Amino acid sequence: MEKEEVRKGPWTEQEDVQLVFYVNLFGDRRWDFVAKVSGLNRTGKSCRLRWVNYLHPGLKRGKMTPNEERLVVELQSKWGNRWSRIARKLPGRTDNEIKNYWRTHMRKKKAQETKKKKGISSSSSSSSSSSSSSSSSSSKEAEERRSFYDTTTTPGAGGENKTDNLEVEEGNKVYSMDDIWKEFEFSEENCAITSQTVASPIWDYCTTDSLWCMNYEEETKMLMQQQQQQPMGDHHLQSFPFYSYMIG
DNA sequence: AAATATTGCAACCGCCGGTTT
DNA sequence: CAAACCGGCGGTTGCAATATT
Repeated sequence: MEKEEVRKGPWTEQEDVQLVFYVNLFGDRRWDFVAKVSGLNRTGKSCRLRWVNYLHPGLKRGKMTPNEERLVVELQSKWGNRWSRIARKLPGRTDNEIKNYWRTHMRKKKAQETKKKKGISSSSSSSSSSSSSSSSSSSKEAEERRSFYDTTTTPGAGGENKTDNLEVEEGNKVYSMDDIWKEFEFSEENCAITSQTVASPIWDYCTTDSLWCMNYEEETKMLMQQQQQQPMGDHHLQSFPFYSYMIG
């Protein structure tokens, strides 16, 4: 039997749910392990990236505050492009986000300067970032758009994964990712995402030698059974009692 | 209203350093 | 001790959404 090719590209809601589930089972350290065990056909790297930049419950959503923007500018001038280091000073913000912000920021700054050169007397001489801070145009819509697959306000145009239902159903109830995150109840103050790992009750167990010798699937099945007294068939979302597990 | 340009951002890639085998 | 592996980092890209012509 040959290996299926590893999945790439945008994550679907289903993959997200699956990843969240397994990270909460096994913790957010052993990405290769999580990738294999989850049945997601992704690399550990890809899983980590998705988690760190998007799924982590400690993430702040929405626009950077002027204060944060100021901090980014300040720290960048101080440390250069050490994005992850800078991110550590902005709880809830990821290095990727900051990096993206900076690029945008620079682009605007450049544009402004070219304008100036061309003689169009533009605003204050202050080189301070704040001038360009608010990305004024379209801020609201952009904000809404990127607010984490906000299922309640899914834009009609919302191209991309039309095929993927952004909500997950169990029985009559519909859960969005937001709901799921809420249910996890991570304590905010401990959620400095860059420095904190997600605790897993079975993490210690997972790292014992004996367990590593076991077949992933068997191991997972066993753990699942332990957790919820319910055998699980295979690695497909449909067969998981995800929600009962996550919600209580 | 359609065509084209710009922007914003999620995700990939390659490299590097630390850890494990 | 060296080779293999893995995770983290920063740079870059691709594409959908939005703005402009």
